[in-house]
Amino acid sequence: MATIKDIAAYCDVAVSTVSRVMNNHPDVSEDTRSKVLAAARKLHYVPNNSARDLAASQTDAVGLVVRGAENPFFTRIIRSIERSCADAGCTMVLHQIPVGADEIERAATLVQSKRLRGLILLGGRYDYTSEEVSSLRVPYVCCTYTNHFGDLSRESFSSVSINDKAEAYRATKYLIDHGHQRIAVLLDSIHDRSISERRYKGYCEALADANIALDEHLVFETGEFSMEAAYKRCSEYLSSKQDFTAIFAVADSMAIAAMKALSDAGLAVPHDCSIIAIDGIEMSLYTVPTLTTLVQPQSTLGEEAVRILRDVLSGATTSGHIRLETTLRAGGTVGHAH
Amino acid sequence: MATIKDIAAYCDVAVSTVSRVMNNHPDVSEDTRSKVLAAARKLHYVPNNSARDLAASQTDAVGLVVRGAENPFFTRIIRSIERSCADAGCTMVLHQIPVGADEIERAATLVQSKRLRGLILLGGRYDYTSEEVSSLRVPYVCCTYTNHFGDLSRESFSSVSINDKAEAYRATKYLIDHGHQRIAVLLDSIHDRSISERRYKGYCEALADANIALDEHLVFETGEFSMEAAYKRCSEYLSSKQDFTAIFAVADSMAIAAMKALSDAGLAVPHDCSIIAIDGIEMSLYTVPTLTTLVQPQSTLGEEAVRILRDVLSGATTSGHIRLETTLRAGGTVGHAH
DNA sequence: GTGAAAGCGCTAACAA
DNA sequence: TTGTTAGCGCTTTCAC
Repeated sequence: MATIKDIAAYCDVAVSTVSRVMNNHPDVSEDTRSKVLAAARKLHYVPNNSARDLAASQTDAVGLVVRGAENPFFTRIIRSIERSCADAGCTMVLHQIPVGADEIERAATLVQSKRLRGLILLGGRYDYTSEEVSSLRVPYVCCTYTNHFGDLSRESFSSVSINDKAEAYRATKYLIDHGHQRIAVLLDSIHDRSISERRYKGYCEALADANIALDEHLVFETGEFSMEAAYKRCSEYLSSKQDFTAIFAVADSMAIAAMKALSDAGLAVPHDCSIIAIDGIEMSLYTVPTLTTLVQPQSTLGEEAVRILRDVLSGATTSGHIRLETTLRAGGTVGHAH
Repeated sequence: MATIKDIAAYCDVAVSTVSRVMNNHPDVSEDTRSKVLAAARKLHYVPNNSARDLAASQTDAVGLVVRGAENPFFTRIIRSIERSCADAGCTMVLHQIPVGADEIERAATLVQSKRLRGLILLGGRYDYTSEEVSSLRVPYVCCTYTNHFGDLSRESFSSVSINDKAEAYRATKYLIDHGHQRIAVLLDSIHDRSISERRYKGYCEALADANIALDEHLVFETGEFSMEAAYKRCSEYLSSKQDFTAIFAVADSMAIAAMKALSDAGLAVPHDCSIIAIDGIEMSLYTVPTLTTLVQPQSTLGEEAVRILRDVLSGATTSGHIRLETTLRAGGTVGHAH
């Protein structure tokens, strides 16, 4: 395996010169530059990342910490982040952590051991405190969420997200506009200090604005973000009664599980029950009927996260916040109440 | 940032002693060991991977090259590989490549620049030649496939897979046993030198063994491995006629797309058409009716791939091949022909 | 514009 | 059982 030393010897120059050429430093004569480049190609030189990182005391790597990678909504985002990183020439280190783990703690360790330059967090909490994130010591971007319940200053972190409350409001309103009054909401927990809590807020406000009283019995908390839990929760409720005409699910995956529960209970969508969700995962195009949902710009979410992180790392900015919008895709799961 | 030097100074021992402790080397007295460990914790020591890799002149990283990461079947496998790597204390470098790209070429470059110790390949071709893989220069494991159409010797590579032909035979036979004679097959291409070609073979043999003539019109080639293509292909066919009573899809995702196409054409599953597939992705539990499929042990596939790679890297073996079996999950998509 | 040399933090002989 | 020391391959001052 050829090293810069080999090339230096081969070209009869100093290793520092080779290093300069490899890093596109300005002051190298055109002559030596091309000579070195030719030798590098000839000797099949490939830089050793470890050595480079050690000397520069930082890597070219950014970390992607994903909590709850089982969520199908993340697949496309992860793919787009990986692709954007590759295009930008930096290594992406994927680290998946269990739903119960503390992503900040894990991320901090990862940053140190892998000498990461920056982080992208997927599926994190909405309530970071400035104290806890101080352990990170590198720039980070919250992807698909922001610091709604925390105390971070806008300048101290970055985020790419949608307006959870507003979008949930929109979804609920869509059902109300279709004549629904008894609308159930399917979510993880109304006190999760995270996505469910925010979207629940939007649901509540939409009901309030339409003068519909909130009925706690129609708040289906699953306790975790899985299809299995969503299916179970719906089934339990349906086995006793069905006194709602529509469901707003905070995620496509949950909606799909709910549709299955409805079907198993002998109910037809949308005839007996309408359903709407937020996400727009690929699979939601293939449910029968097609799921009506607010589609998040998944690829863009990932691309923007990488873009912001790079801008911050290059010193162009100190932080960045982007709020994207969803697109309503009217499928066949919402009908008029009767 | 604390280094072993800091710890050495703090404990008044040599750096090599600290290094020994950190690497669990045997001959260190219990006294010094605990003293060093305590200091490490106290000073928040985290080893610097770059330095470690450089000194050891190899990294702790293995690469995972995924071709066609959009395939939902891969999600759980990727997750399990990542988890197994983390548990084993090695870094996993994920690299996704487009369906059209050459995974061996990409992998070879990745190995050199990142100094990878080994590779796991997901979604690769079945026809590697010994010449092309020689560029890899590190041990690799083919995950979910093997070298059926290539010329590799068993000792020169590793694999974790199912018996594609046999499982396809089993799926087709299951339909035949339910009285079906006009059975369509949904796949990428019968000449893809890969998964589709192997499974097609199993389909053909099952038909032959049952004395059912192969009807080329019932071979639905999509040309690519996507839900969209599968949906389109089925829809096209159905718009002209429906002269089959069952479909064998080579993948769950394709089957789900086919079910949508059937539904859109006004056909009921399984009444008008039965359907069976191979994979067992989570989503297939939530289709209506539940998809009947041969479930692959996805987590095990990933775990075994990592285990084999580690065995090879540690020198315990030179290669390993594991063939796993699927489990039939009878859902509601297969009925008796009438 | 180029070279010499001092590390980056760690591992692994080799001594003691 | 422990310490000393020489690198691993590269970047980066600082001279020239």
